[in-house]
Amino acid sequence: MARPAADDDRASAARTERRRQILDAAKGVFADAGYHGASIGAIIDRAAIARGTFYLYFESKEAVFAALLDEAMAELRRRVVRIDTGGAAPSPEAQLVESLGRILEFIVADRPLAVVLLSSTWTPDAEAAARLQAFYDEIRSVIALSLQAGMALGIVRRCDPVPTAAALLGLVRGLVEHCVSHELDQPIAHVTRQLVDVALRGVLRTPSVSEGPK
Amino acid sequence: MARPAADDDRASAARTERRRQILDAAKGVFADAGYHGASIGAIIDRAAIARGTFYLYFESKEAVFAALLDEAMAELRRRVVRIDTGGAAPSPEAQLVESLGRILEFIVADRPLAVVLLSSTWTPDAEAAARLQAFYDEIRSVIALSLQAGMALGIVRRCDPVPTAAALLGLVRGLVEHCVSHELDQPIAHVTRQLVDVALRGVLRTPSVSEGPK
Amino acid sequence: MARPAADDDRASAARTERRRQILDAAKGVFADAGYHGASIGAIIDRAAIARGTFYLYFESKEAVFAALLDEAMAELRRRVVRIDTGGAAPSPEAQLVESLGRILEFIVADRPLAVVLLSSTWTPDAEAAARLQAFYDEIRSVIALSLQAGMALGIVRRCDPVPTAAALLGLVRGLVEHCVSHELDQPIAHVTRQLVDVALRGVLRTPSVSEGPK
Amino acid sequence: MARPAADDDRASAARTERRRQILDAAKGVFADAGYHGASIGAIIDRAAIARGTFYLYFESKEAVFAALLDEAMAELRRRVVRIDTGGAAPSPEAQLVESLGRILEFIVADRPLAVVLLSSTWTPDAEAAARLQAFYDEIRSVIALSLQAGMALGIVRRCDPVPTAAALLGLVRGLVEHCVSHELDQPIAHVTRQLVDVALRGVLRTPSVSEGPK
DNA sequence: AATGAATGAGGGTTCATTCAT
DNA sequence: CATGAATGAACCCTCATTCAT
Repeated sequence: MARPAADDDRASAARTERRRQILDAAKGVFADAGYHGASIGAIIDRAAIARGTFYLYFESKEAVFAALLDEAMAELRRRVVRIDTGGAAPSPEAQLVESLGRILEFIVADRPLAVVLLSSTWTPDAEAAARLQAFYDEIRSVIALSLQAGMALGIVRRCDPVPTAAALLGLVRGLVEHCVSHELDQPIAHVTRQLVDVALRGVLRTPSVSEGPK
Repeated sequence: MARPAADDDRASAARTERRRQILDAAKGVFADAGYHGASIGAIIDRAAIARGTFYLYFESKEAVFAALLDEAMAELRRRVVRIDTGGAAPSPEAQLVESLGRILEFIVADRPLAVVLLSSTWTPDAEAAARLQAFYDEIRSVIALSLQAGMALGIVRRCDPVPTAAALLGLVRGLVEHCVSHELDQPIAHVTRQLVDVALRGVLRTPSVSEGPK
Repeated sequence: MARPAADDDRASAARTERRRQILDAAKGVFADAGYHGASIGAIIDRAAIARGTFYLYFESKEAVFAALLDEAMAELRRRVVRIDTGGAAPSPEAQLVESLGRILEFIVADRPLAVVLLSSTWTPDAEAAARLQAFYDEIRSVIALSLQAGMALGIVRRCDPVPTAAALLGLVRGLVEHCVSHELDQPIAHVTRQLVDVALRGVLRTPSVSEGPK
Repeated sequence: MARPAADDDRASAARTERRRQILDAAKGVFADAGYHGASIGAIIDRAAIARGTFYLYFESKEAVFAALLDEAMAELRRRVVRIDTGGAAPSPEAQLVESLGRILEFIVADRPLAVVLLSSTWTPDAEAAARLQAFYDEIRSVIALSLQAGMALGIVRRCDPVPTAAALLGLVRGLVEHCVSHELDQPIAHVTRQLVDVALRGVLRTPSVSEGPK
């Protein structure tokens, strides 16, 4: 109240930092143990804070988890870019490769986060699960829209965009899982290349010509 | 001693049935709540049995979970068939479509089971996670080998089989997840078709010529 | 009712045998695990009978335990004999040595029983504990009376018979414990000799003469 | 950080006091019910604390029990003194009487503790039983060594020190049991006197001459 | 008489959350 | 703000006992 603004700022900065510290600790613990397996005890140990302090920054265990997801989704959204089909832009495929590369890099660089993102779709804490579901739905719908746009432009072959989008999302997640669980000996760029190749061209050598309407 | 064999059979049948009853209840609970979130209390409530009865049939919570996985994996293995490339066999693609169709059908028909299979890769319960990991590893390696065989036969284009296999597995799981979480309004056959199309041919319309130096 | 006596006898004999079988199993289990640690499960496993059968022969866990103690106490009572101070009898000391020898032999030969007898004074199952307490009280009082008789006869030095009896009983139990817990490498006779020596003469070399009234 | 040392002290003192409170409650419960029969529920009821609080102070049921034993053994060790045979010291017998008196006093003053010490040699809880066994073994071996020293000095008659030590320890325990289970109407000093008399001189009046061939 | 599946109370332990300091 | 002792509901599991066959 009677406090100068500078103090407020400093206090606020300290507060933000503390929050970070807790979020990071929580991320690690959730990655190691899953939502239910994670315990506040483990989180505060890792964050080296007192039990009560945790509750000064987060309302509950679920709240940290939600905050963690929100953060990750924000970052991912930042990295998902719509493909620019304007004439001057690089080829759509090149854009896709680059965009996916950025995303994979981000995820793979933060292993705990990747684990959280991969694991928790089905952890059922109403709130948290719904949040993650929504996130993935959002991504799926972006993909589906892109597919439709591509079809309209004649770049993408005719397909049912909804299940196809689901498949493509799974494809990415499959690769993330691969990168995260096996010590990644190959450069991300290589993996991304494989990913895009499958997504765009599939695995067949001779593109079958009989694509006729089913 | 003085008991006729028929009694033994009947008793054994009853036992098997009880086991089923518990397994089904457990499957539902695991699907609803995840491994950690699942409680024996919930399982026995759903199975309408007493606490102790549960432990007559399973040693522990982990044991039911393992049994559940084993069952599912056995069933899945039964449905995964290697593609027959012999001359008289149906076209490899047709076989693939059919095999995948069988698998998806099985999984989608048993929503709780699907949830369990999708959710628990990352649950850190040593035994259980390892089991499921091993199962998926097995599948990935089957896929990778198939890809290599396909390359040798000139059917499959050149690619790095390991990450590609990971991507393809993810693709399937992505579709399963889609089918399971959204009320499935399309016939399985349609979804399978989309899946195989993406896997084999990707989403591009005109097979791009610029397959650039790898 | 309409059954001939011979059948009854045969049945009864079988019944007694079954009872024995259970008692023996129970003795072993109680010795291994203590009263509370012993489980009906362990007993019926050892006796190789069905769960329900146990309850056909004993009302409860406590009941077997009580039966076990009763048996042991009966046998011990049989072996405790009053020292005969009649002229024609062997020297009292010789009688004592022999009597104690008999008792130690019996106990040490049945290790589980010894363990039960040694352990359970303080296991508090009202009934059982009281029973054992009463048993030991009985022994103590036999000893105390013997001491008084000995004092009257001038054989035993003046002492307070009650605590002295308690001490002597402890002395015997101490040796039993020793024999039971350490693999007994010495003949019972030797141990008995040591026991009687201490009890009768103590450990001092020169019997102090200053025994004067305290 | 901003907390004065006095606070730490106060907190630590409070902690110690709570611990005491739990230990005392536990001691009572163990005495009443034995190790297996004791329940955490009973302990926390008696200590008037919440379930979780117990586990803030002790890792497990076994841990409280161990702490209890350690405490008792430490106190007992403190009261057991080696007999000083130096010229200026009081007579060995007087020292023995005094030392034993101190021990009995301590034990008898804390009935629950006595019960715990007496009861649990045979409770099969690995850790706890082993601990107590080791404690008694230690005492037995001190006694045995004392006997040997006494023999060397010509104070103690020839005997086998190991079983004799076991007998003497039993003798003390027998008396402790007596004091604890019967309302002690006699002064400790009297009882101690009886104990030492038996131990040193046995119960015979005329030191028998017929120490027959061993 | 014998069986063993079923029961459910109760045991030990964990952990999210609160609150006085 | 920060602390950590205290709480008690909830969890997994065991086991004495019953009862239909």
